[in-house]
Amino acid sequence: MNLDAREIKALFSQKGLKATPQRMAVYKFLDENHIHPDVETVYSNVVKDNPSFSKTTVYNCLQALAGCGLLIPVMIDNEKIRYDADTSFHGHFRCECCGGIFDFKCTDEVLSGIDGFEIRQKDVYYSGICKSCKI
Amino acid sequence: MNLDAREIKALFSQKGLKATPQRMAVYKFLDENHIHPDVETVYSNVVKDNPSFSKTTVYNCLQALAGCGLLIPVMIDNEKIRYDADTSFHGHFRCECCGGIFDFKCTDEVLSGIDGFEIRQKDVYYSGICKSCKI
DNA sequence: ATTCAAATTGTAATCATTACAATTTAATAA
DNA sequence: TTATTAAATTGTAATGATTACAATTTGAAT
Repeated sequence: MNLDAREIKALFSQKGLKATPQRMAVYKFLDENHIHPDVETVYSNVVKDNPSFSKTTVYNCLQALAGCGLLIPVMIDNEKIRYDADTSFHGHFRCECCGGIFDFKCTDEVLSGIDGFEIRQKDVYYSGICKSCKI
Repeated sequence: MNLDAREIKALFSQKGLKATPQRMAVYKFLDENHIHPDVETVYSNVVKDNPSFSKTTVYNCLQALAGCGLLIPVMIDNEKIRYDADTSFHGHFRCECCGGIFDFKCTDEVLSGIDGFEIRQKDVYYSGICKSCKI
């Protein structure tokens, strides 16, 4: 969290990712802002420091970073895709009222049904009304 | 499960839903086929018995039925939306290889982070490789 | 410095979903 | 049974997030 450029480069190198300025900027933004941003939000932030940034590149970068496990795609309630640099296992709660995404700690346990399956990704999504909106 | 027309009408009446033939057909198909179909699949099946069926109506029906809790929307891996008439709590596993959706039994427990939130819907999505595709 | 596979860019295309307005219909009451 | 009306259905058009693609640029290894 809040990695500097050298650390990010090392991370990319580990994953076999070419360290382009665009990828660095995208990852840096996600790493420093755990706000589960959508593509538009990522784009509008990174383009500020690099006006030639293309939105297609944001899509490409996010896909490359998610593909190697550096980002987790978050898709709740058929909404636009969002990304999270916190790759540890946790749940995501979406407030139907304000649209905010909240992290929560949870456990999960498979009881039956997928014995012999290879689990690569687990996502726990809750939705409802957040504390602030309930008032 | 496998409800007849009278039972489905009663169910709709309970929920305050007008019992149109289109809604009946959509619900009947989902109730009798726990295959997590997408909109296209639902449409192509119900249109067989009612050629005037519009795809917009399928969208409307599915949304109405999900809105009152008779169906659960299933959205994994940024795929097309699917629906499930089994509204009891269970997990959904998507195979990245064959695209199949598999139900599994699971528990889930919130440890912290959303105290005071009103939880209306819980979704547990796993993905990976199913048993058949691993061979 | 050279080379080349890979990444970036901009534009165009895709396609699931939604919006909308005209028509039809289910459910209620007379 | 019929009349009434709010709601549902239908078809077409629009939306908008995401992807495809081809030309250009570039990071990293030699």
